[in-house]
Amino acid sequence: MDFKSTLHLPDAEATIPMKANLPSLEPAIQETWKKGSIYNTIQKSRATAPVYVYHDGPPYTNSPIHLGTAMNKILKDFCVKSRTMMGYRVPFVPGFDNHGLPIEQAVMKKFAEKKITPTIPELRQACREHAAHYLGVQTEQFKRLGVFAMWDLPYTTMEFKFEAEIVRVFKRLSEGGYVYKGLRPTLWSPTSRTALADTEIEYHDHVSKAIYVRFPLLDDPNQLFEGIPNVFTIIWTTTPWTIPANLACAFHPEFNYDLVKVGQNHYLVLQDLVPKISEALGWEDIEVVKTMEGINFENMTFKHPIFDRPSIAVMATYVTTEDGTGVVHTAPSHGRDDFFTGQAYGLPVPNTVDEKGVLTHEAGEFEGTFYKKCDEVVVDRLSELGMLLKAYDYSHSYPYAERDGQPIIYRATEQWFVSLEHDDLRSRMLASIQKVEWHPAQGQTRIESMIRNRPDWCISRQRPWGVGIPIFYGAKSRIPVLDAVAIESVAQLIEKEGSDAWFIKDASDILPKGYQHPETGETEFTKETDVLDVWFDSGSTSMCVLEGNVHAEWGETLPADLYLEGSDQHRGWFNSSLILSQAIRDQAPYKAVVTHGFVTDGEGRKMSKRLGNVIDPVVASDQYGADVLRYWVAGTDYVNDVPCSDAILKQFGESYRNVRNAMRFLIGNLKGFNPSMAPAKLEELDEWLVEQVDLLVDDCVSSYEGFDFGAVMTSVHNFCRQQLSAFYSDAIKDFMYCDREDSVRRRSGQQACYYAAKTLTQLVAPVLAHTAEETWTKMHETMGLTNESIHTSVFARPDSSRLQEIEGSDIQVRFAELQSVRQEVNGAFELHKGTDGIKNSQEVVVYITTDQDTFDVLETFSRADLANYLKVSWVEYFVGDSEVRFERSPYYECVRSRIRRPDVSEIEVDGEKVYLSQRDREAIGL
RNA sequence: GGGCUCAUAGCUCAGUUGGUUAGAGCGCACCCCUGAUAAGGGUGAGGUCGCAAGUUCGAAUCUCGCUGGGCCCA
Repeated sequence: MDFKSTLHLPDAEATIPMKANLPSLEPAIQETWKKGSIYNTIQKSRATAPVYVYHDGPPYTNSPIHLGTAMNKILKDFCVKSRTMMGYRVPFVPGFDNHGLPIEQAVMKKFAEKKITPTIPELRQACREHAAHYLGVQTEQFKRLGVFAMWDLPYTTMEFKFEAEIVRVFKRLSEGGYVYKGLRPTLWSPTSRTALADTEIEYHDHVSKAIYVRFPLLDDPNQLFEGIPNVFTIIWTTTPWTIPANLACAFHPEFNYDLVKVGQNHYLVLQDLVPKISEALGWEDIEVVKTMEGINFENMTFKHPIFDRPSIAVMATYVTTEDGTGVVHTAPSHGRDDFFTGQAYGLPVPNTVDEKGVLTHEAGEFEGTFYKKCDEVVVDRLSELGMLLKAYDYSHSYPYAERDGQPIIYRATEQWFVSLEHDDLRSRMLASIQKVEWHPAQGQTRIESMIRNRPDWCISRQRPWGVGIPIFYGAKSRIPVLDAVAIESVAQLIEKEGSDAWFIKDASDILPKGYQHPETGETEFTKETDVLDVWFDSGSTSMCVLEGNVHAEWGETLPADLYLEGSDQHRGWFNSSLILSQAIRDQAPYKAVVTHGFVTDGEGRKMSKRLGNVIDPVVASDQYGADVLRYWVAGTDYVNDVPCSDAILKQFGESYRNVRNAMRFLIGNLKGFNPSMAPAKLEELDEWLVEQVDLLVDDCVSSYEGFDFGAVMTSVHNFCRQQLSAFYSDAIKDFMYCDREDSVRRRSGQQACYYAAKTLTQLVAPVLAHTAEETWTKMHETMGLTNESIHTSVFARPDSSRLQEIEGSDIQVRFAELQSVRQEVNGAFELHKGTDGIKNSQEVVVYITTDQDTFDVLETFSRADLANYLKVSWVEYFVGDSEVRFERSPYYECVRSRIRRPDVSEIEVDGEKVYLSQRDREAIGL
């Protein structure tokens, strides 16, 4: 007789295939999601559920996504999917950031290759097309990763209605009185008379006129140098033409400064630099009169070396001990450091150089001189006044404009700012930060110090690709109009025709008929030509998207429950979003912020083309599967640097297979089962598993709540390996295969397998989105049922009374003890193996001598079950000094079930003598 | 140079308030199974917890310094 055919072996057809073949499986699953419009289906399934709003930070659409972008979006997807499975409705509107310099530069490069100089509208059109192209590319890439979102209606910052809403955010901001115009140093090309971006600069060797200049002490409020005559400090600079704009001398607060006596004069310079200065200035007999830390000089003033005005002592940490004198010439109009230091001390920003590089009337006697020429003039004048200590040619690297190869300068230009002091905005933000939940907690320290120390926000850019700043100027007065009516007229124009229209149309075509300047009554206007900083665009998204002003589908849902971005966004998006939301709505736009680190290679080094260590997320998905990539994201601690390499992905591929096969086995046992059947009274082994599963659910759902996806996957993986593969799945084989198909024992086992399979699939679904869908579908198919997407289902989290019931339940305690006995038996058998030709534990009877407690526990199991659990032929146990030993089993092996037990005996079947156990005879009706 | 931060087996991670021989999984080695089979099981090797000093009866855990990464700024 063919006994094997009477067994109920797992049916490969009834379960998922062992080999996932994710690269081809995933696109197929994604196709079914697309057909069933998964996003909408999920939203509908949660129509009445509480809402959890996750607001997407927009990636920049100038290239395909890289691994970091992928990780970011996958993490967001984990949040969205897991929160959805907790029963929330989690609307997710994906965003794209479209304006700004990188796209403009990419486009300009293409024009340059064709030797075309585009008009502004042509350039903007090309930028729009470029952004639209990558918007499409990125969308497809995100879909390939299995990310669910409202892909049919994303927010894009260049969409007309969105641009209009950005203008309205500006309107609300200016209505609140936060917007002002001021001067600020900008990288400037005097030859092409334009502002330049950092990326348009290249450095070349350059010979400058370097000078040492002395500044006489003017006021010494703390009388540090009382009674000492002829006190000066000395600065060193390579830009003599900026001396007319000097307003301060910067000292390092923590460094030591010496007051050195040279002849009749006393000079205050950095102690460490005294030797260098002495050499440069030819000092011989010097005497250190006094030494003190820079901090002491705060409030001291010196006299400007040319003009009759003070130059105040200020503190700055960028003062170095390398060059110069340790005292830094500070001209707020001509350097960023200088400007910020000046802001901190409330210094003005004199407009000493015009757009052609010629000094203005604010430069006094130097008015009308070109800046380069001015070097000489200033040197001569200083020399004449006896303030010049030395002048010489100095070769160093100096910024040049990429476009015309000419040297550039910093000059003060008019810019638009958002004031952080108006209405106590800064302190209101600091208060809001306290109320936000920051994951990890350090994020709070980081943003706090940035908000506390950042200067006013300069929101204007002298660029073509952006949303024009909606400001009109009186044609004659040049006085700007910060009037809601005027700005709204711009918003309405842009809503209809896009922000291009702002650049094309005349002011008179935009403003309402007969509009008068609120301050001057003028009726003729010109327009601002600057655009908004792109951080203004993205900083506006909380309002543009979550107030639902652009598309009602996006809903009124401020503040968002969650923002999740890389830690660089403390300075970027978290910052700009907070400023605008606090100023306009007087609240932070987010309740919780999760930040993640950056992807590195396997060695912890940044990925770069140069190092050849770049992993492309789409290539990796097509090679290993998006689920493996997603497993990697979950399995790595995203708070710190996130290492990735082929070896690492392979490793997660292994873990993936472990989980997959564990689930595969469970489902393979479900044939003939249906969850609507009357529930069987579970056998204790099955009850044990169900309780273990419930503990796992609780553990994993709390981990999901805490954004700890690594803990979820570690728990699930360990569960699959230890509880399932190593124990439960092995233990049920005997009766699942050999008992009668419709036996109570099998039914109990199936019920447990179903529960475990269903639950595991759900737990894993936010991470292994495709595999879970595959498993879910297959499982229902095997049971002859139809199903909704797993992503509409809800975690079955046990309540606290159920958890209490499980903790310390009789079954859990007994099985825990069993596990430790199992470990001892396994260890002992490993040593016994080989003696007497024994290879396999099924060949032996184990004799366990143990203490009374363990004995009592063992006694609660049947011998047959114990033998099954311990993978041996039979078990004998005694009380006494701990010992485990083995003897060859005296029992016959059942030809059908391969067990060797006392009840196996000879029987004649079809004229053939075979050994069969009692159970097996019953199972096949003998 | 400044702010924030990280460093535990080859790899990915756990290690509660400082307290017995530092844990898990993957990988690796050897063995078993061949009725989960391009699967499954068992056992084992592998760490001076980045380095150095200090506090303490006792430190992977606390302090300081150093080295090397990462983000932001300069």
